[in-house]
Amino acid sequence: MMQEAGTAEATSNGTAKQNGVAAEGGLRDIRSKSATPSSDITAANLMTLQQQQALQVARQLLLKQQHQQQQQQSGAIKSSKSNEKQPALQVPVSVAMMTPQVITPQQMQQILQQQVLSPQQLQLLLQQQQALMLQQQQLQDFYKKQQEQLHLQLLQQHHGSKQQSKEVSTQQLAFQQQLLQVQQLQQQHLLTLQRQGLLSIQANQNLPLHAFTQGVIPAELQQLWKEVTSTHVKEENSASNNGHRGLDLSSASPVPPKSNLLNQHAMTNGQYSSHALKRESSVLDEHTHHSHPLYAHGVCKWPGCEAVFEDFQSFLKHMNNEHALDDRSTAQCRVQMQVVQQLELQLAKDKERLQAMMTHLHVKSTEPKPCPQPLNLVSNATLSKTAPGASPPLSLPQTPTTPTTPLTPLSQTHSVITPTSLHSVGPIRRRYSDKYSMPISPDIVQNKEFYMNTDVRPPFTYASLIRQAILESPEKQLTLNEIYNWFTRMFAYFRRNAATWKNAVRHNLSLHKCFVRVENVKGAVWTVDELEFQKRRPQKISGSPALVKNIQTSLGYGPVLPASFQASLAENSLPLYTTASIGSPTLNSLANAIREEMNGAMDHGNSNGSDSSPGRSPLLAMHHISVKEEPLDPEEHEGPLSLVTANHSPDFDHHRDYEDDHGNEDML
DNA sequence: TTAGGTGTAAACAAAA
DNA sequence: ATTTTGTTTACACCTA
Repeated sequence: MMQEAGTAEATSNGTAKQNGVAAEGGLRDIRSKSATPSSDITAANLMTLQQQQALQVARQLLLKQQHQQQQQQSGAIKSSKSNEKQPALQVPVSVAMMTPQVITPQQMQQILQQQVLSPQQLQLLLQQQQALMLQQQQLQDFYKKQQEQLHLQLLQQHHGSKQQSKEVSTQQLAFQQQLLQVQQLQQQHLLTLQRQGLLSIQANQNLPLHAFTQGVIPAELQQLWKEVTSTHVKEENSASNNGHRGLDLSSASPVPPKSNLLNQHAMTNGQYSSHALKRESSVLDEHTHHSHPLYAHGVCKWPGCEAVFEDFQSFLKHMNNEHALDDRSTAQCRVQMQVVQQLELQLAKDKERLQAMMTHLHVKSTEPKPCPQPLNLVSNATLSKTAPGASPPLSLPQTPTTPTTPLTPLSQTHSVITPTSLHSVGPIRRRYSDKYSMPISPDIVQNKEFYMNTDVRPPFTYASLIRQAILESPEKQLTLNEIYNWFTRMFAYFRRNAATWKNAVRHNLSLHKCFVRVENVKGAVWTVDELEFQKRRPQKISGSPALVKNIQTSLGYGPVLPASFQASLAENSLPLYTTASIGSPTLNSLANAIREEMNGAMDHGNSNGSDSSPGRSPLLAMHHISVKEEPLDPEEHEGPLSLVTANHSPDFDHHRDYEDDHGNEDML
């Protein structure tokens, strides 16, 4: 069966390395270029260029960070590993240049393996960048059109009234103004990213725009803007429905309903982005407190007004005088609203497009079922033997334990940082010492697609994976072969070196008491003894004290979230966000989660068994289904019950559609 | 430093 | 006879 290839591979590898670590490195194949140089440069598409820039930026960041990490930990790194990394280092940039719009799984993997960013984080980052780029592009296109129009008009009526040409040019300038605004927005966005430590590069993508906006004389602009808006308002007023609320910018409906679709289709991305928005807005709010959104660098940011002020007071005065509540201001606000709506629409569209792209590239992206039904969780949690700390229904998987640890740089694991959601899994499967208690954290759920399509080693222990596989099955029991199939189906990584990991699986099954072999009618099947599983030595946040410290600081919005924190956050926050669609995830809840995480991490005292921790591993909050009639496995029954937990981790359910390998499987 | 968890490799045996 | 399934042992790493 599909073992041959794997065996051979393993063998060859085995000779080359002497220990697991090295072996793993060897497994990774760095397929660097699958680049399709033929990135279609459609006519006048600056977008491509901009996207390239965005991608490049992201990659540069990755490379940079990776480099730093390498330096920092070079001592701990095995030479073999670091050597392997070389190729990876060189690839990204060149590839980026070639296929800016298409991120192949391989590229993705490479990037991920550099562990700076998690799949989602990367996606999000790119997505955001792209969205911004698109915004720019859109405006630029618009601007071009205006220019063309202007030329046409000028040609047609070169002796027309001054009035007309002036109007045209004013429009043009107005757009320039808008470009400026978008640019600012973009800068803000970049700033935000930078704050989060996600982007350490210069926001030079903006440069092109500057060219456009340069040379506009503020005073003139202001004047022109006024005229333009006055004319615009007339036309747009009719189209604008909520005109009467002109002053209420917030009324601008953020995203068309369509976005729901988008979210459903791509829960992950959608969610993240919404978080992103949230986060950004919060940042904005922050600013608002300190200064004023319309006041930056001593300049009035009111559309068309670039008045300069020495101090905030005079600015305020100016606001009251020049931009008071009058027809003109109202009209300008409306225009601005239109602009915003337009951009949002475009953004939504592009998000959708991006999602489609991602979906396409990932072959089968299952639409994640939007929301985990809390119901199951609740009931499960209560029943669960882990009951004590049973997790609150909504916070599914909070696993206090740290599953992810980002620290290990090298390993192939990826990490995730979603800028927006902060969630990141930066894990690295450092020796997988991660989570015990938590089987497969939400991380896997969130990154399911990623793991399924990318040859990256999942940051989970074999035991956790095996458990997950078993628990996912309808009967909560699987034959060895079914477990194998689950592995290959769920993780691209396990589609190779079968001999190695299969051996490991068997080894784990035999070794851990938590896996109970049960003789079935059809043969033997394996079940999970949850109690035993939970008994394993609890582990808190893994990582140095320094990490913990970092976590604390990051709570205060430190510049950069330490990986470990992000990792743990991922565990906690993800679930929260996941449920967002149902409930309302709030920053508070996130904060709480963080706090919990920290508490858990800091006081080892209460760690008693993995269960005491508050958020245990409810994800899989197990609900223990009554054991099937006959006691499975009479012998070693220490526990009261050989529980077959039936956690229905909803998230994991959709895998059923993967029939890829022999399907004799449980087909749930 | 030690103990335990984990991954990998490998030897063996029993069952299919 | 070969393959699959299980069990064990050994060893290297890592973390608490």
